[in-house]
Amino acid sequence: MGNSVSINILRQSGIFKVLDDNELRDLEKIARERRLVAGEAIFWEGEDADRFYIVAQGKIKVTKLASTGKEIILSFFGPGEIFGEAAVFEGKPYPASARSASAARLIGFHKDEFLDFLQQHPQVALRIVALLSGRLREAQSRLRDLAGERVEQRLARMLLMLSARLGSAIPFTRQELSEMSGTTTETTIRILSQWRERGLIRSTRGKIVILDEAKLRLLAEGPPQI
Amino acid sequence: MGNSVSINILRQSGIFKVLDDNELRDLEKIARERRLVAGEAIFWEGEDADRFYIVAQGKIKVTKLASTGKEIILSFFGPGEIFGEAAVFEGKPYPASARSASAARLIGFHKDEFLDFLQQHPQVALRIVALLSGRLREAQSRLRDLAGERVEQRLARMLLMLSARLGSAIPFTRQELSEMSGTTTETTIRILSQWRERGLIRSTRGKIVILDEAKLRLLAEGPPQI
DNA sequence: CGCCTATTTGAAAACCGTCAAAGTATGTGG
DNA sequence: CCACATACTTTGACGGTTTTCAAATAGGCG
Repeated sequence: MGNSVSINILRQSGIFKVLDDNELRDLEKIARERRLVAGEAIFWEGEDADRFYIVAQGKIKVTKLASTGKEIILSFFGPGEIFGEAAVFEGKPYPASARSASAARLIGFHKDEFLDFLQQHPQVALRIVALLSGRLREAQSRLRDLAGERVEQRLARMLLMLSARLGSAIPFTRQELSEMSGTTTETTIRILSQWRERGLIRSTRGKIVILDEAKLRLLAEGPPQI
Repeated sequence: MGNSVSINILRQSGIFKVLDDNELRDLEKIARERRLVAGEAIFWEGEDADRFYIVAQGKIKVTKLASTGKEIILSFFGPGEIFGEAAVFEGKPYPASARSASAARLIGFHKDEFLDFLQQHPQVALRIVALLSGRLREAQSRLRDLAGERVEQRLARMLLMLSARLGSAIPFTRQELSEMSGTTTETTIRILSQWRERGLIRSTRGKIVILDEAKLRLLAEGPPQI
């Protein structure tokens, strides 16, 4: 089942960087591969959290539903990134739903098996602590944005954050951007259209390219001072 | 310096429950006590994170500033609770500012000393993983609320969350509630006044008591269906 | 080519923030 | 113990940002 591929993905995943080849082979023994077509459910909010995953290929979307029926995107994950781990380590149900946003390949770890592994490799626990700390930092930054910034600033910050992670070509639709930024598709379109007219961005269906990062950064810092 | 007091606080702090008395005494050796009057700064956003704290007495407010100058309250911490730890474990500057909301007593741990301790007590690392996972869950729940719910729903959810943690008497001003919920003082007052007229809450200066939790829970789930 | 989804635009209204002013508890110092 | 300062609470009016609803256009995939 493509062992060598798995090991390479595990190696680049951040929390397993501290493991040597022997330890990685141990880890691989408890890894299970899973292939998904686009739009397939991985887990649902409220479901018992017995597994977490590392993305080997593709894009995964993690969402929560608001009482209005609005779907909020909490995060996207790409190759090498981990998701579902917090629920597993807290021993509570998944707090959000996950599904593939494209065809994808995942590496899954079962809770009990992984906790055993963790007992024998305490240095991995410290890497997980750092990972979760980073996630928390990002969540708090977004909380600040959602609670204190206007829509235009939120969108500018979201694009800048995405381009820092993914490069200047940002592979998201306006609907996805709006669900990440806590606004509506229409408002997102109106603002991005304006930015395109001003030469800040270029865009095709489902993809946005930042042309003038400096101006976008100014916008992100506050309303344009007349 | 009040050793026995410190040990009792450490014991009730969640992440140190797994330690026996000997280990707690080792931990106490690297603990430093700090006393604060109300409104004193503990650390500032952007400052190098070399310490984290456990609250022994009092109430601590952790905030972030929006570009508009609006102050957003990320969280409040009371006795037994830990704060500042994520930045320390990630090795990055504090992502938010902390100050006392009342007279307070803190127990501080220095980064390097604590990391040494952690090396020798790996089971604590797992407790920290669980703690951070819980924080992340809460942050994501609030992200959903801020991104997808209206102000009235957000306030209802905030009150319910606070009362679940603190009991039905909620010791916060309307300004604090608004800064936690991503709205303004005036809007918070208007909504709480309406709730008071309808008998959902009772309130004195700086304190709110939930009278009808069931109705509040209904409100939190969506706009009142006419 | 046709279907599905993404993008676009417009108009109206709702929600909420902003600004201004006044009233009311709390505690401090004289 | 009272007066005063301070911070919290309250109310009203207004306006702006953003959502909502509706309908049309356009791009990509089978």
